[in-house]
Amino acid sequence: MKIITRFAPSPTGKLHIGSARTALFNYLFTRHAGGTYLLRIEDTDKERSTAESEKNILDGLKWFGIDFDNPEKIMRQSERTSIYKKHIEKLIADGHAFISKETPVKEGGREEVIRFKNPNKKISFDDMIRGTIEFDTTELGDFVIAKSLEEPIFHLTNVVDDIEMGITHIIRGEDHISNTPRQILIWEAIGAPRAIYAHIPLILATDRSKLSKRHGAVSIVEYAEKGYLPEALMNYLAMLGWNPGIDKEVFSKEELVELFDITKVQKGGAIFNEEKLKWINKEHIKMAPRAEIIERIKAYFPPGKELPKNSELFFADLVERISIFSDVKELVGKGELNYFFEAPTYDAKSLVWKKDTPENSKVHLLAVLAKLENISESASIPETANDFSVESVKNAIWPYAEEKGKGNVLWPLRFALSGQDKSPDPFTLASILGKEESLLRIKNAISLL
RNA sequence: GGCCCUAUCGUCUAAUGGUUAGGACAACAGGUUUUCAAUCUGUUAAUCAGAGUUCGAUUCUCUGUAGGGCUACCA
Repeated sequence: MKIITRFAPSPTGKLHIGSARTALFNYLFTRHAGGTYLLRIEDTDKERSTAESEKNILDGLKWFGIDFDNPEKIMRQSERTSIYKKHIEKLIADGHAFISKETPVKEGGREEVIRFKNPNKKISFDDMIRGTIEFDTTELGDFVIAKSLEEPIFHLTNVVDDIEMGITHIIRGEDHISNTPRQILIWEAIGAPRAIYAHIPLILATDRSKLSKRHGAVSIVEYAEKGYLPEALMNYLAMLGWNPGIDKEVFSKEELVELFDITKVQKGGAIFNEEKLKWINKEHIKMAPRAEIIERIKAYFPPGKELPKNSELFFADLVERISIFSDVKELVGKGELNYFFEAPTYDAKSLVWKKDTPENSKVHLLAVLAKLENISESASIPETANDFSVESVKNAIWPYAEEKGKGNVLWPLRFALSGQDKSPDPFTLASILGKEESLLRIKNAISLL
């Protein structure tokens, strides 16, 4: 049997992280099985649907890395009114629905609506994740399926389209479980073979309530803006409620498609944990091509920053310090890495290592200065533009540092170069800054002592 | 309130009618040539409760408890 699935968002807001995961599970299930994946926009509610939301959802899906098999002909329910009308008329003719006289309870309520004639029976269906679920539909009453012939509502349009599109598997959020029996009733009244359902658990906030705006970032674009890699977010969202049963946790999109199994999806809701997302993002940063990562880092640089001399080494160090790309902004802006862009200022006291004296520190810096001056810019490795490499700087200083006490020598040097309590090691620092700038900073430090 | 769904370390989860209940994130401790970062190693930490079935239940059944969803002329 050819598998056909769909993702059917309603354009009433930005692409929510939970919707994105529903889209993802559908995607993984369908691509794994070699089926057809369709996109449908459920915009029957004219009051709440906006073109802006639809664009946000489409852009979000694209960024996320989910593609559909009907990109040129996305189905929009607002364009299918006549089709729904035909079905409603047929349901009425067959005695499955009727025009009902109403007493409006709220403002704007209708004098008459179209209700489904409930057969009041027991419905059961086999959910791919939860097993058999049973309902008695009696309590549903004769529910409304359309406000008028031209204004169908969700339950009707959803079922009609799923039937017309030949949907074989419906994968959606757990919040739709209660909607399922009444949709099955409509499905049976129209007289089509029923689809197979899978209701995936919800994503929860830290307090176990449904994740919503008041809990912070909930839309996909916010994660894009924060500088998450789409494949990392996909990896995390896939693992939230599902896992392949092996210890590995970091996967590419292709691996997820290969391994995905809807029947192994968790039944209970899962709390969204951004710490773990960050960790996964870092893992994906490690796997990605370095040049690509550097391009993304540069995009988060404040304008007008002049890179230090050995920028390659600088980026290598920076990559290790970030989990998400917006971290760059904090580190580079006016943050703790600012000394790479302008000479630091500091007082003499900070230059001295714990129990050492200013006098000694001055002696050490003088000695280090002499040794670094001796490193020829055109020494050893000819193909390296900057011979002031981590290795040569380290080799020049190391014996002296061992002799005089590592802290005594290395702390003043590191502080002279960075002006910070925390920084990369002094060899790396010197190499990144280059010979000229390094010597300048050391001389300045000496003058303070 | 009614109906429905769910329940393993703080979090995401693995496992089986019989295991020292495993892994990851986080936390903590230590190593890693001064500090930070990164990295490595280790430690702490869980089967919601009570009955029942069984030689044996985290696993199966029931009850309770807790959480979530639905209960629209929204989707």
